[in-house]
Amino acid sequence: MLKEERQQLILEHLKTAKKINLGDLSNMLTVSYDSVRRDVIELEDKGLLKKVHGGVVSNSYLNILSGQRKGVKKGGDLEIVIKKALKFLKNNQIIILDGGTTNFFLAEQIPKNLTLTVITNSPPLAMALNDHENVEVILLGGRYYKRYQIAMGPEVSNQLKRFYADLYFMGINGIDKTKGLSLRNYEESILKQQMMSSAKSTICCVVEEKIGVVEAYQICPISKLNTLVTNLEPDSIDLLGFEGVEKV
Amino acid sequence: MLKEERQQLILEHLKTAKKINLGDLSNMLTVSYDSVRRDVIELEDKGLLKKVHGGVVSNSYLNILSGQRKGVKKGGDLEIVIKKALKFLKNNQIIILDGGTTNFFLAEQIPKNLTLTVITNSPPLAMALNDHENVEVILLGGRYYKRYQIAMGPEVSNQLKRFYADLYFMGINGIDKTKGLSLRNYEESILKQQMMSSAKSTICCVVEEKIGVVEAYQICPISKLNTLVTNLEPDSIDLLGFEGVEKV
DNA sequence: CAATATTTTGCAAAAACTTGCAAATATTTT
DNA sequence: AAAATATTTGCAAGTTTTTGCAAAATATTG
Repeated sequence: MLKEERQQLILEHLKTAKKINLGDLSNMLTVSYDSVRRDVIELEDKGLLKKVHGGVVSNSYLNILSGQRKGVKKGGDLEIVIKKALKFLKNNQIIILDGGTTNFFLAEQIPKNLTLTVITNSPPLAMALNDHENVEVILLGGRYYKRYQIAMGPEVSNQLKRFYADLYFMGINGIDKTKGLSLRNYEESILKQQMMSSAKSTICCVVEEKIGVVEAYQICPISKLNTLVTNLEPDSIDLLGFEGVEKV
Repeated sequence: MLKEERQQLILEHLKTAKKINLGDLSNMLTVSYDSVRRDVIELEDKGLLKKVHGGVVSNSYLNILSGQRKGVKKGGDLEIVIKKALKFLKNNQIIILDGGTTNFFLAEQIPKNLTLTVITNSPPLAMALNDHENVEVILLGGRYYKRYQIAMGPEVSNQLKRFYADLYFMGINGIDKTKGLSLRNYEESILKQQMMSSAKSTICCVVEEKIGVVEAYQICPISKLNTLVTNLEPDSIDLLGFEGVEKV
């Protein structure tokens, strides 16, 4: 195993585990305790992790790089949704991904050989695409809202006005057959309306817990949405009444 | 097997595997270890891969491991620099932080009780400020350059034109008394010149290894810089000849 | 405090790299 | 086509880097 390979593996595990024993690393990588120790020293020198007594922990830079790496639960609702959503991606598309959690995971799961342009107002999402060589990223700038980890404001809107993407993947807090798609934050609801206007087609990906949920600020009625992707079957009883939208 | 054939096979294999042992290549291509090594050297010279001890990796494999970053060592040069730099921060200032490593660590070390506005084109830096409640963050949007993890492009410049911050902390690759401040990337050097124009005062923070280093693209001569912060004493012999700049 | 675990240091062996050279192969010239 | 020339390949010897180990020193735990 190449040293670089080992170090990559260390970082990959640390992105998920946040903290690892040197002994466990030694077993995992099938090299001596000492070799692992040397690797770890080197990685610490590079600012990629922090060495502690008997082990290593993630540092802030790696935390930022790893994003929300608790990840998508195997076989869970979200994984089903993301798998369905990935099917809409085609080579050479231009897509808008806003700052929702689902979109972050979708971005991560973009096949490495897929050529895309991603427009986003989410720094973590942009960074999730660091290793996607074939994905061009356009970052929308504005005032950074730490709570949501997205940029918003008039500058974002101005940039969007000049775009007309193929697809917009809209993140929401809730979707209801009569109250439509909604959110808890006013400015963000306005921004998403603008994102809809800046794309030919709007897709909303939600897990079933969000169905029937209504929050304070409506983004749009169901009929304005082109495609609804959920973990449910399209003919599920819970999706009855969602008219004027393609269900997947 | 022709050399060209072999080299093509190496690249194809690397595309899939990302990393290969030289020994495995030797077996696979049924040529001596030495011939493989020569092939690999040639391919590296062409920039098509990266040679590492005992093997090769694809160029993108080392994105995170490539030694551009340095950790902040306790008592090390960088820590001294950052401590000095922090002294320039005052309540209610508006500062520009570009995407250098030093600025990332500086951002992290901003006291939690300090009220600031930070303008930045660096998503990781914006995210490093997630827990700083008193720091407002303005993210400059544009095309996201994954290699440098910054946004650049005309949109960034347009946004900057409308700003006039108190301070600009400029990240560089090298500083030399006659050749000034320089960088390895052309677009970035232009952007930093624009950032200088968008701030009342420009501060450059560097560790001593960067002193005397000259890279391809000059940002500005020393005299245009307001303040130089290094880990050295201001009257150090290594700082002789740096005229027209405040040394800290 | 003693026992245990971890870290540091120094070292030898193994692996990888570098260099120079001769033989083999490929290309060019006649 | 044969001869001359250039390039490539494989090898051996010497050098450097990496790895694993053991002993000593230090830190942690009960």
